[in-house]
Parts: sequence; C-alpha cells; structure tokens
Amino acid sequence: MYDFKEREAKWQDFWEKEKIYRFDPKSDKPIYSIDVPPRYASGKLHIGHAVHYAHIDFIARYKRMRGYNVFYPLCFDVNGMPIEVNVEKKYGIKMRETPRQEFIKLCEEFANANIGEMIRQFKILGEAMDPSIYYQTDAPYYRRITQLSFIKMFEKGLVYKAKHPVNWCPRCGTAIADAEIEYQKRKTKLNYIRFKLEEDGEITIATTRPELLCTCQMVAVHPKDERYRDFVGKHAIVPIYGQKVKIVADEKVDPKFGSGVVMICSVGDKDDLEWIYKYNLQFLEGINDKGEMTSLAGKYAGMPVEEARKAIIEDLRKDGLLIKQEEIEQNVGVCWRCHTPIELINKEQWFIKIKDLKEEMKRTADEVNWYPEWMKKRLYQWIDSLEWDWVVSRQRYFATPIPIWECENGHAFVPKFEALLKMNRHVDPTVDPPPYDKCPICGAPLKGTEDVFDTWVDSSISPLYNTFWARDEEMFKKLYPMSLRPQSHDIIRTWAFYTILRCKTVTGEKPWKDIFIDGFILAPDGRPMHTSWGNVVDPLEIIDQYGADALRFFAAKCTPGEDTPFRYKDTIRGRKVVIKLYNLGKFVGNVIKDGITDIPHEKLHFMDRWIISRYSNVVEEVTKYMDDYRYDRSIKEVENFMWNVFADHYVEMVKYRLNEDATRYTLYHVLLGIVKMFAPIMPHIAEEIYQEHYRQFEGEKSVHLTSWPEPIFVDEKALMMGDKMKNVIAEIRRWRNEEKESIEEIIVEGISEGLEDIAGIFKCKVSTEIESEVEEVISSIQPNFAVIGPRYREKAKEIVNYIKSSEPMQLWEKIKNGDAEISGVKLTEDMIKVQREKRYKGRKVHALSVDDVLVLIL
RNA sequence: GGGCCCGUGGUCUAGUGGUUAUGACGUCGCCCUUACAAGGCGAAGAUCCCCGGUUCAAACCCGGGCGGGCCCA
Repeated sequence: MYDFKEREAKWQDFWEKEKIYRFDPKSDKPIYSIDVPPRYASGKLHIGHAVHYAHIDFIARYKRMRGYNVFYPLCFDVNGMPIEVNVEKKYGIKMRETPRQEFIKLCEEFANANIGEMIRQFKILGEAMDPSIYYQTDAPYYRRITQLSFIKMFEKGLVYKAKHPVNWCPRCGTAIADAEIEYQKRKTKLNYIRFKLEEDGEITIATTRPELLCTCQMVAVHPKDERYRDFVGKHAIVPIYGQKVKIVADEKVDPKFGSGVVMICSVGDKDDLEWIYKYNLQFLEGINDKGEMTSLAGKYAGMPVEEARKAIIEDLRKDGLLIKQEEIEQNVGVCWRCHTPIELINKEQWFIKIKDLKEEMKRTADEVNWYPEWMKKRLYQWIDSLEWDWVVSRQRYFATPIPIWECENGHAFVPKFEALLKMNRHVDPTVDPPPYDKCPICGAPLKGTEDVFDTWVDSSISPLYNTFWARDEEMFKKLYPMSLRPQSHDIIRTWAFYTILRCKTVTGEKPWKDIFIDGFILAPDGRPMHTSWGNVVDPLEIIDQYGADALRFFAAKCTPGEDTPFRYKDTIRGRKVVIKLYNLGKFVGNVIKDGITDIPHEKLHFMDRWIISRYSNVVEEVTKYMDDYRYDRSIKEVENFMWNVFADHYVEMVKYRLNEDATRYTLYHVLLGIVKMFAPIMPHIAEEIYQEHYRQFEGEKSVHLTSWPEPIFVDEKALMMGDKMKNVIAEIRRWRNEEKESIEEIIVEGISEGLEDIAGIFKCKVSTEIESEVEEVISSIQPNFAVIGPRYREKAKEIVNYIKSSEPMQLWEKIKNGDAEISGVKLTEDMIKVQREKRYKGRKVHALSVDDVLVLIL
C-alpha cells in the first residue's frame, strides 16, 4: 500500500537534500527562464495559489527534462498595505502614529516570519523552485533595482508631478488604495433642487451631495430623454453660488435615476472624474483633506461635510429651491478601518507617462506569444481605454521609497544612476542625504520625498531583477528576455502591462518570449470563494487528505485560461491514478527486476509492436501539448494511455508470457516512458516508481534529472491491426466473463498476426479457417458521412436515406454486384460502414463481431 | 455601461463542421480473473441554454436573446 504522506515527504526531503533543482549559471545548455510571480508574504496559501504554482511547476519540471537549464526562482512579494494592516492589527498600533522606520521594521519582521511557513507550503506542494536564486521585493538589493529602473525613466523625462484625485479618508488623514475601500449600503437622501435657466424656465436636478453645489460645473441629461430635449445647450444658474453652467447630453446619465438630471461637480465620485477628463473641466476643491468645506463653499467654509450638507439643505428649503427629498439606498465607499465615507480629493502625485506609449506597448505585447492567444485582446482593450497616466506615488510607509529630492521651487532630482549602482542598497530620502547639497538650479535646500511607490512599480521589474540587469552584463545577455511570464488574468492590466512598459522603456526590448495566462479557481459551487460564504477550500487540507500529487492532478485538469471550480472528484481520481501507477510499478518492477536485454524490434511480438507504436504516438502528442502549455490535454492523454490501454489491455494480454525477453523489454520501456510523462505533473509517485524499479538500471539519481522520453518507433500496420486485435481479445474476455464457459477453440477471421497472444491468453487452439457451413449475415449498414458528404454534397441526404432504409443483406449484395444505385450515384463499399454477424449451423459456435473482424468461439 | 470568457447525462467536464458526443464523480448489476475491490466487466442516465440563419451536414460557424464569471468604467 502506498502511504502517500510518508512517501511524498520522503521525496521532498530527498530533492531538497540532493539540491536537484539548480540553475547552473556556468552551463552552456539552453536556458529556460521563468518570471515567477513572487508570492505575497502576508497570508495563508489559497487553493488558487496552490494550483497556479502547480501549473508553473509542471512547466519548469518539463523543461528540465527537455534539457533546459531552468531558471525558476523562489521569490516573495513583501510590500504594501496588507502587511501594514496586519502589523497594525497584530500590535494594536496605527501606522501614522508610529515612527516611520520603526513601523517599517515591524513590517519586515512580520513578513519574514511568514516566509518560512510559505517555503514549507511550497515544499509540500512538491514545488521545484530553486532556492539558490532567491529574492524578496522588500530587500535593499531589490528596492535598489526598482529605484535604478525608475531613475532611467526619470532621466528619459517620463516622470512628472501633478495634482490628481486620490481616495482619501478624512478621519485617518491618508490616501487609501481602491482595495482599502469597503462598500456599505447606506440610506441617504436624494435631493431634488430647482435650477433656474439663464434663458427662460427651470430644471430640476437630483443629487445626494448638495454641499458640492459650489463646485458644480455642468448639468447633464440623457440624450434620448424626451423631457429635456429642449434644455440641452442651454444654461442653468447654480443656486446659492450663482455660477452659470451648461446643460449637456451624455449617455452616462441614467434617465430613471431621480429627475434624470444630474450635476457634474469637480470630484464627487469616480463618475465625475471621468466627466472631468471628458469635458476638460477644472479640479475644483470643495472639500479639504480634513473633510471640511473649503473657501469655495462660501458661508459653509470650514464645516465638516455632513454638517454643511444639512445647512445647505435648510437654506435651499427656505428659498423654496428644494422641491422634495427621497430616501434611497446607496453604496457608499468607506474606509475599511474606521468606516468614514471616502472623499476623492486632489493631491500632488508622481506620475509616469504612459499615454504617449500606447502604440509602442501594443507593438511590444504583440511580439510576445500569448497563451491562450485571446488574452492579448484584454490587454489591448485596456491600453486603448487608457485615459490618464500612471500614478506611482503612495502616501504609505512599507514600500520602496521614491528616490526624489525637491526644492521649494519644485525642482526635482534623483540620485545619479552610477552612484546608486555602486551602493549595495536602495536610498531612502526620508533618511539619506540628498544627492546635491542644494538645488543645482536655484540653490534652495533639497528635501526628500516621503512618498513611496505603488507596489506595481516593484513587481513590474521582476524580469530586470531576475536577469541581472545593470549588474552583470554577461548574465543579462544570456537571460533577457525571459522565456516565460506565468500569471493570472486578473492582473493583465497591471502586472503584465506595467512589466512590458517598464522593461521595454528601460531595455528597449520585450520582457519575455511567452506569457501564459491562468484562470481562477472558484469554489466547488462555482462561485468565487469567500470566507463569508463558507465555501473556501484549504489546499493544505486537500494535501493532507489526498496527497500533493492528487491536488496537482486536479490542477492539471484545469483548462488554461478558464476559471475552474475546485473539484473534489478530480482529487479523488488523482489519488486513484497514484495508486494505479504504484501498483503498475510494483507489477512491472517485479517482472524486470533482473534487468532486460535489448532485442531487435523484429523479434518483438506483433502486440508488443502495437503497444510501442501507440506509446510512441502518445509521446509525440504529449510533447506537443506540453510545448503549448496544454498540460490539461497532456494529462488526459497519458492517463488514458496508462490506464485504458497499457494496464487494461497490454499488461493483461502478456501475463502469460512474462518470462519472455520481448515482453520484459516492452514493459520496461513503455512504463518508464509513462512514468516520465507523469513526472512533471505528479512528481512524487513518478519518483517513487523510478527509485524503486528503474534507478538501478537507469543511473540518474532522480527521475527529475532524466530526459524526456522519445518515440521508439511507429509500425503503422501494427497500430491499425493491433487495435482490432486488442478489441477482439477484450471482447472474448468480456464474453468469457459473462458466460463463464470454457473455450476449446477460437476462430478468427480478418486478422492474421498476433494470434499467438489469443492462444496464450485463453489457452486454446486458434485458427483462421471458418467452417464453410457458417453463414455470414450483414447485420447493419450505416452511411459513412465523411465520404458521402463531401463527394455528393446536396445529393448526400438522399443517399443517406436510401442506405438507412434498405434491408442490410440485400443492400450488401447489390453493392457487391455493383447494382446499388440512387439518383445516378453508384454506391461503393467506401461509402458505408458494415457490421457483420456469423450464424452457425450444426455445431455450437458463439459468434462475436468486432469491427470488421469475426470471432467464433467453440 | 464596455471588453473578454463560459453555458454539454444527477454533478463537473473534453470536444472549433462529418461515427453511435469524451471522460470523471455519483447510482445500479455481475466478478476477490496470479499489480491494484481505491480494481475489472457491464447498465441506466444528454431536447449539447433558447430562437433564427449559413451548410448536403452545426454542440462547433454567423446574428439575436437568456444565465454565469473576471477585469474595467
């Protein structure tokens, strides 16, 4: 019995101890380099991670067996907000109230404490990452490369500073990321407010944020809204403030919401932002970073937002401008920690120019091979829709500092590229001295920025880090561009896009040759996994219960690019496959335990040539699939061959001749090839069988160091007739299984080779002469669409109907005599599929018909 | 609202124009046949989401609809 827990752990230790996953920088073998997604160092291993990393591991192991020097780094992403939040929770502190460097230190400690556990998780998944090429994105050596590559872009004039709206929590006094926003359903009032027209009349707008009247710059209606057709192009006067604003028609207005008329303010929410860009409006700041009204609000200046809203509603009511209020439910974005509603406010931010690079990015993306191909469309669509540049600054602590110093006159400087290159760490402008004593332009003092980079700035240089960019010219030439970027589809517009952008601008070349886009793993119920829905699957429990190979088997069954629900049945099947392989190994191992002798292929039995031909075709197919990153098709092919062809048929049919050299030779090579084809996907069981039964003959110390199998030979005749023979044998076995009668003699008509195996298996006399008194009956004739269709086109239907409606025996006679004709078409044997039956006279004979072969059992 | 993807027996799934539609899990029946009962053999179970079109021929191609997912606005 295969104890997967004990054995998988054993082989994992063995691989680690023997250091079998090593990239050799000195080797002149071709390199296959993988731009591994650095695993985020804050949390538990999710089933999605487990599956994605398994997919990458399939590729890495396969490429090693194909003779590549595989670059497959162990790496971790250790930046950003989730770790900050975890640290705040763990110590009960607030980031902004803790000294910066102290807080950063706590983040580092927290992440490092997690990394050990993550490495252990990778190990029990059977991951073959190379710990000798390691990085983590918060390390000084990595941050330095982030900064160096940024400096390159700065020097090219791609960096600028401008005001940009950010999500802002007025209570915490900080910008927050989209991911930090929680949405809550809240009841609020929708206010209908009367706007007088400059021309004649009035229009009623509906808004939940009347305090923003001071920043109102436009009024919009839906273009098809009949009620307001005559208003478009006219001008409304904003109550209280009196500014004159244009009335426009815009598709984005929902005519069913409120009065169907909305006001467009500077920045009320994200929709406003879109309109600001579309209509080139100004960013008017009605609310400051404390959540209070600014001087633009006139008499309400200084009031907190909610208070100002109440006051303004009161004033509108007094003036008779408030028509009515309706209670509505609204999704309000709130700070996920203090639940204060988020405001969009304008802040100085650093930008990287990307709008001008759109076409170049598309051209570069096109130079990369996309798997699956259609994923490229998603990137293109994203690039086409880009309307503003990349905001790279964040007002946080735990990330790479932006290496910029500024003077009070707005002159900005970065360290010299060469100077930073000579350092063995990054610079932190909140601590390190500026690169110049004073501003080289105006002489004013320089102050370091406190902003840090968006974490995508770090992760989007992984190919530069991996390939020794700026550090080792020779290695860079060998490794860049990398062979493969594997990643999931949710981050095409971020990780894939920014990586292409950064690497292309810095090196002038694409970052990788291939990109492989993975799908998502959903809960077994087909929905996304959510703790609150109680449908989360823990991969560590799966491994504990079914084994890592079984989990990897499920991973292999996921169609690349598609979202796949987790399927327990696939892990159950995976475990069965492991057991089947183990037993098959035990059986074959016992037969070949004294080794085999090489024998010329002519000395093989017909059915040996059959299985070897089948095997050779499988090797070719599977190799093709693996080259296309279609491990799902590959596993299906190997699994089917191993179980339904090799084990169920070949092994069964040669049990009577296990002591022959031909049998042993065939069993040895076919099973070894099967094991090798399983090795990338189910590495533990493959290692188990290799170590137990093959290592003594093959020599290599691990199956993962052996080479990928090659086809042995393909004998077309053995392939075709062998399949028939296999079916004949299976049919006789089935018959015997059901009838439980003894067999004296078997007569086979239609096959002449491989009959010795029938005699051997069923221990009876075999002949090919059918008694003359046995009568042949055509039991059915089916039309062969593949022939009739293309040849006769529109006549096909008529021909098919004729064949189907004819009595088979009579039709057969006519076809044989050349008398069968319909609509001027003479029917021939290639146009039909015939099933024959023999009926006996006199003796007791059982007739089985298999394809076009006839078997009589006496 | 936009882009991309998906919709196949009870459940999940393969299948990009031509057999009797693949396989798994589950169910039922027979069998411990010298690796494996976590196995073997067999059975039941499908209007291939709906409507139209193209074609001699559609699960597959085209158009429209319905339902779901991801990303974006």
